[in-house]
Formats: sequence, structure tokens, C-alpha cells
Amino acid sequence: MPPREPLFSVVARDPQSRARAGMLRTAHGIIETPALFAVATKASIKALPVWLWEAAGVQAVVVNTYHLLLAPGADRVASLGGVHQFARIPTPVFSDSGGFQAFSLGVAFGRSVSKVVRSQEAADGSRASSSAQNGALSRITNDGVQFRSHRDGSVHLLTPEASIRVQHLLGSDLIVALDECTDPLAPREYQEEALARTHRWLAQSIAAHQQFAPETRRRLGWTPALYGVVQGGRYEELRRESARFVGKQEVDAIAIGGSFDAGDIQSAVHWVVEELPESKPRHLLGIGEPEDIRAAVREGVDTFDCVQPTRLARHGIAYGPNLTRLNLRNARYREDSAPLDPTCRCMTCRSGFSRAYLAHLVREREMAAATYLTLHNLFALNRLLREERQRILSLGRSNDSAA
RNA sequence: GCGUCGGUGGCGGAGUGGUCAAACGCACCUGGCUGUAAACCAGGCGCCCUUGUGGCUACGCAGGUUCGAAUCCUGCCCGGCGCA
Repeated sequence: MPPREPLFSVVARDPQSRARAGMLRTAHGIIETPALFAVATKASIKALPVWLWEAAGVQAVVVNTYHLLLAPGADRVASLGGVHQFARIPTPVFSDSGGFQAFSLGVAFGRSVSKVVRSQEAADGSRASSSAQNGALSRITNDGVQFRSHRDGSVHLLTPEASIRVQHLLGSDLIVALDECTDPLAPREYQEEALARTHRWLAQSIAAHQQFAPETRRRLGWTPALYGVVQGGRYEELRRESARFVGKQEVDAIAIGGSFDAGDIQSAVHWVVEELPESKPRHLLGIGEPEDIRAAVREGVDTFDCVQPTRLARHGIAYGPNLTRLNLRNARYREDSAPLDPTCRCMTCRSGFSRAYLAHLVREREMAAATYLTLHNLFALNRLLREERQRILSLGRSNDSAA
């Protein structure tokens, strides 16, 4: 099913680093990389109508297999024409496998554990994971992930095959093999065990993908590109091993997932990229702190996705100058007549809204606050990626200028 | 004027003899958020003190009863309602 055009081509490389600028081609358009995929878990960017996606600089979005499976259901989306038609999405769509929900609804459930931890916490192990998962809604088995729906308690088993089948039904352009996102505080032995499972699941995912491809091609006229996921936690050995393994598989692209040590994401990415083939696009799952994005781009990552810009917006935080965080709930913004960022060209900033006004909307819980800030935050982060791309294009001479 | 009910922290509102610096909301202050269980969650919120099973001042005002009062009694001030 290779289309005439390659999925991905590198347009320019930064001679000083591993950074590269590229083009990711899908049936719904070309993504200019490095790029950020906006998160649209339930086929909607929260607080941002699709009419404003372009204004926010959105090139592509990420929807979620688990969430769409629960509602409105993969079959329904398929029968209504696929996710692009159903949600009137004009951009390419990347769907996540549901692997992350195994983590957030499983070991992370009810604990304040994120996939990125500070080494301090990891070291003291104060919240060390125990097998006692009080009330967790998901459980990893060797066959897949068993979920108890957080909406109605119904039980669902998401196997690698099921995840791929759902993603084909959704009609995503870019799909991801089911993987296990581990608890960053889990011991190494567990990381190894989980890694073996993720690799086994990848083989099953590839088989399923190849099995469903002909039917999907008939139905949609094209087939999605498959991402295999590199895991391995914070261990260099495991990360490299995983990257070598995934890089050799019959996948179209590579995603780097799992748990990280805050401030050390860059080295984890570094190890992985060293082992990966040059030709395939690389996606860093769930990472979106501006500093982390900048660092990962230098390490050769092409695409990102993160809830950070949209969630922070709904929580009243806007990116200020140089992508610093402005917590608009803080008293000091109540009389601040400055725009969020004087150098920003987004609609929110160009409309002339002051921090004081936006802070007022946030305090009053006006829904427009979420919209204005979401637009701004996405724009600001997309601008970072756009500038990175420009920098690479201007520094790097287009070597394999296949495009 | 008589009767009656009531006056609690910025606001609303519990409490009606000790375990009350006073539930719970709201407001306010601050922190967190990295493949979205998240327009969410957590902490603080009389004054002093670094701390605490710490000190001080507090439940309209002034007295009183009691080992002990936001809670009981008396008077006063203020408000709602009813009757004149």
C-alpha cells in the first residue's frame, strides 16, 4: 500500500544538531515538520471550534481510540463516514491507540503520578507504585488492556488487534500500535516485562494492520500509516533495545512513548534516535513543554502532541513572552493592560484583549476565556515549531530534496 | 408602643453550655497540570509566632450566672414580621 509519494521526506537538516525539517504526507494534507498535533481526544479540540483551528495554526490533531470507542463508538463513526467526515475535520488526523489510558486509568489512577516525574520523586520512591490499585479502571493483561468504562462501568478489552481495527474504522491518517505506557516509578524489572509485552503487541498490531488495509482502502480510498511505539522507561539500555527493535519492524513511522524523567527527556530521545532509521518520521508522544519540544527537535523529533497548551488554557494559564506561563488567576493581572504577549500575532492578541480583561473572564468562568486562551496557546506553541522549522530550513541545505 | 423572631468570620449560612478560631458554600490568595477520568485538582484564608497537643483576641454592645458561654439570664442598640 505504499502511495506514490513517500509518507515522509526530509527537506533540510540542521548541520549543528539532529534537527530536520520535513513533509509528512497524508490523504488529508501535508504536515510541515517539525509540527505539533493539537489534542482533540473526542474529535474536538476542547473550547476551540473547528473554524478557528486554522487561526490557531493547527496542522493536525490527535483523537483517542479509547474515548471514541466508548462514545460515540467506532462503528458509528465509520458508518457516518469516518472521523474527518463525522467531525468535519479539515486536517490530517492522528489517533492514539488507547495505550495511554491503560496508564492514566490504571497505575496512575487516583494518584498524582504523571508520565513525567522529577528524579527526586523517583529516587525517594515516596509514592512508589504498589500493586494495590485502589479503584483503578484499567488493567494490563498479556492480551491487552482491560478497561472498566469511566462513564458507565462497562468492561472493554482493548487488544492490539482491536485498537488497530478501531483506528481503521475511525479513518485516521496516522495510527498507533497499542503499547504500554509504564509508571515512571515502576522498577526496572517491570519496565523490561512491559517492554517485551509492547514489542509482542507491535507484531500483532502490524499483522492486524496488514489484514485490515485492503478493506480500509476500499472503504476510504487510502490506508493509514502505522506508528510503532518505542518504550523502555528511563533506562538507556531498554530504550536503545526498543528503538532497534521497533525500527526494524514493518512500520511506517516511529513514536516514542512512555515515562520520562523531567529534565532528562532529551537524553532519552537522544538514545532512541541514535538507533532509529533516518527515513521514518518520529513522533514524541505527549510531550509539549516548550523547553522539551525545543530540545527534542534538536534531537531529531519531527512531531509532537500534548494537552498542555489546551488544558492550561482552560485552567487560566496563557503563554506569555518567550512561552513563559502567565497564571491569569493571579492578582497581579487584574489591572494589567498589556496583551498576553506583545509579539504574538494570534487573533486573541490582535484583538487587543488585555491580560486584565482575560483575567476577568477566567475569574468569572466565562467560556470565551477558554476559547481565547486555547487559540492563543496553540498559536504560541505552533509558532515555536514554525520558527524551529524556519531555522532548520535556513541553516540546512536541502540535501535529499526529494520533495 | 406591645408582641414576636432574629443579630455568627468579606458575603451567605451551620452551631444553641465544654471536643469552636467556629461545619458547609461563595469570594479571596497560592500551587499543580507533559499520548485529557482535567473549563480540573490541591493547599491557605482572625491576629501573633519559625515551630506547636503554642499565645492572643473573637460570635451586635454592656453586665451577670457557671469550673467553663457563640450557646443560659438582665439591660441596651439594631433589623424582620404581626398587632395597635
